[in-house]
Amino acid sequence: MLEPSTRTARPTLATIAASAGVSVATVSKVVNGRDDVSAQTRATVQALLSQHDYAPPSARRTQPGSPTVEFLIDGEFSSYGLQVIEGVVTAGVQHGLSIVVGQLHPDGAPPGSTAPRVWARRLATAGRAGVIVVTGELTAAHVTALSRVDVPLVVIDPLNLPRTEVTSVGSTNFAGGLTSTQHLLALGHRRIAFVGGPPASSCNQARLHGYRAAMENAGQAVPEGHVLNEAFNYDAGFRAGSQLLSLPVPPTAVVSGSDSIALGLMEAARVRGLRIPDDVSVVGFDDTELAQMSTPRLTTIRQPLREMGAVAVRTLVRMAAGEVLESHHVELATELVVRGTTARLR
Amino acid sequence: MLEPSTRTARPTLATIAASAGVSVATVSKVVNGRDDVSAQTRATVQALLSQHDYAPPSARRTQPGSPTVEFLIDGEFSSYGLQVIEGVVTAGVQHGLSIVVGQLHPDGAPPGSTAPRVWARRLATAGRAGVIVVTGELTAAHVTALSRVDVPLVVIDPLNLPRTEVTSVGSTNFAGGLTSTQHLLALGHRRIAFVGGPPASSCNQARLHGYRAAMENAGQAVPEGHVLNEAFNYDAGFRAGSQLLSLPVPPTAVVSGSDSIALGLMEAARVRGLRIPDDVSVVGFDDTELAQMSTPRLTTIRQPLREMGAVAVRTLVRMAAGEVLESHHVELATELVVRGTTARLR
DNA sequence: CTGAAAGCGCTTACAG
DNA sequence: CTGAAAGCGCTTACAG
Repeated sequence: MLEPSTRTARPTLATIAASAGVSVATVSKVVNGRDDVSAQTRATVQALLSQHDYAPPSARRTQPGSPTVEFLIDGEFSSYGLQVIEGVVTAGVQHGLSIVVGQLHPDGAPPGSTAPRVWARRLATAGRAGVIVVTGELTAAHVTALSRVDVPLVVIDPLNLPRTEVTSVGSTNFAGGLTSTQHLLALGHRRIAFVGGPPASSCNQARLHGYRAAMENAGQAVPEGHVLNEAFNYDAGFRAGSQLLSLPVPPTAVVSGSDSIALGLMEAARVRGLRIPDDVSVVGFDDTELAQMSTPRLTTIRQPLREMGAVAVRTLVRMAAGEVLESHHVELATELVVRGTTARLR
Repeated sequence: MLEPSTRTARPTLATIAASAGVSVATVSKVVNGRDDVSAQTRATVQALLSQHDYAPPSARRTQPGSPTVEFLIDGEFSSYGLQVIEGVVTAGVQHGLSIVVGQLHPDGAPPGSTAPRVWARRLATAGRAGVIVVTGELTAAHVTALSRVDVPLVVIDPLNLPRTEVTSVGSTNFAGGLTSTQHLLALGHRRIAFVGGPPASSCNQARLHGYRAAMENAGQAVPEGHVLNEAFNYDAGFRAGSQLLSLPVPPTAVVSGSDSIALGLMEAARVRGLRIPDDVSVVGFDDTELAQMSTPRLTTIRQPLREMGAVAVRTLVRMAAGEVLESHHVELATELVVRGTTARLR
């Protein structure tokens, strides 16, 4: 209280409106992420809001406990998501963040509550310091709605990359597809099939093209019907396996887009009386818990899932601090882990 | 405070003023603790304020967004924890709760920060509406510290049950051990081994005694060295399997305390050239994702993990609402799921 | 898209 | 003590 003159009063909407030369109503709209504001005006106002460090009354009471990041999974929880959560939670603790886990498209959600604007509003009023989405389908509307309420977003291995620029973390999928195929080629295999996930998924496409590149480099044509893409799960792997192994001349080895697919393939081989790796070699992708516990243990491409989660958290922290990122997309290295499901061609 | 779903509109000063028969200004004064109000009027208004559960705008966002429950896992995340999380998150959404995921004994935690009192204090100041602990080692000190700060606790399948009375959710472990053993007996097996988790774990003990009861009912003595208890994981299963299968007269079937143990057993059998289920039958416990994706698929005892998570959430909500529970422990039913790892004795 | 205007929940100086 | 009235910060339906 010695220098009351230096104590600048908390900025109000009116303060911002005056310096922006717009009405209070317009500033209010920007603060609330409504969309009836021109991009131009929005930008000006948003700049002034952060410059004056404006906080809406609801946010003024500094929230008790640590700031919170929302971690959203799409659909069923899987071993993949589990490892990412583990990385996110561990890194979160180190940064003093609490991690709230939620679902991107929850089952029993009331209709309308998943509309991008409502969704973004909910996250903003819940005071989330940031959002991490894993393997989700995110529309451009989601992304813009979130940026309007000024909540930073990092996406891990999105199923679709919305056209809007999004910060994302992935792994070297192309290199992974390449390496696993080269491993099989080095073991003498020539008839190598590829069973991947959703054809539209960008990480799946990169894996497929890695496979294609390896085959091409080896001067090896991809046989008819040896590339199947459906979904990243066990059942899809089982179906693909059944189909491939019924071919007149079946493949001797298969590159899979995920560990679950690989396990489905293995079961399809087993029910046909084929042995792994003696009759068919299989390589997975991910190196989840599943790969380390299968019989035999799965040769696979390790994605550093925990590290990807940790990088997502660190990136979010930097974004929230207003840092400029060097790149809006980062890929961590994949690595071949040789276990018991691949063998030399007999 | 766990009931954001309450339909009645949030009370305003006007609401209170109307029922008190005074002006809004007077109510405002009472709320703000000004002293120009008669004791009489103050008392009336104060009663109505608390009756209507009035919260001033500044306090409204004290807990930004929905109330939050902390979900704590002990040690590594596993498929088991994954399914429980899924149940907790789904039920949480339905009750308007956010679920924060954390670790009970985080790796890089500063020394002292895990001391029960510090731990409980942290949860209380973070404004957690409740805590759920899964398969953790919880001391009586943890439990009392938490109850002192008035944060309700529900425990799922604790590794140790602290002597203090704790609210817990489990499944019918004894029945599970009994049923899986009876299944093997019905298939003609007599030399049946049991491989469980930590000997001190109460759920493991119940499973073991279920096995013992089934053997006894069948008039079947448990052969020497056929009961091993170490840990609920793959490596322990692998070691136990190696040991059992090296016995002069090895068992023809094994009851396991978890799916991971069963998978370790299967790998131990495979490296010895034994086939499952032809040479050895194996039953798991849990029915996690692992069981559905193994080769062959695992016969196991299903624990309703999602439902257990949901019940934990509902119990917490009831405790927070001050309800008196019928019982401080609830067990949900287990169920035998027959798949491909058990076969008639040859 | 923009903002004037009405309105909401709250606070406070002040007349009675 | 009490409350009418002015005013503050914010939101929103609506006219332009």
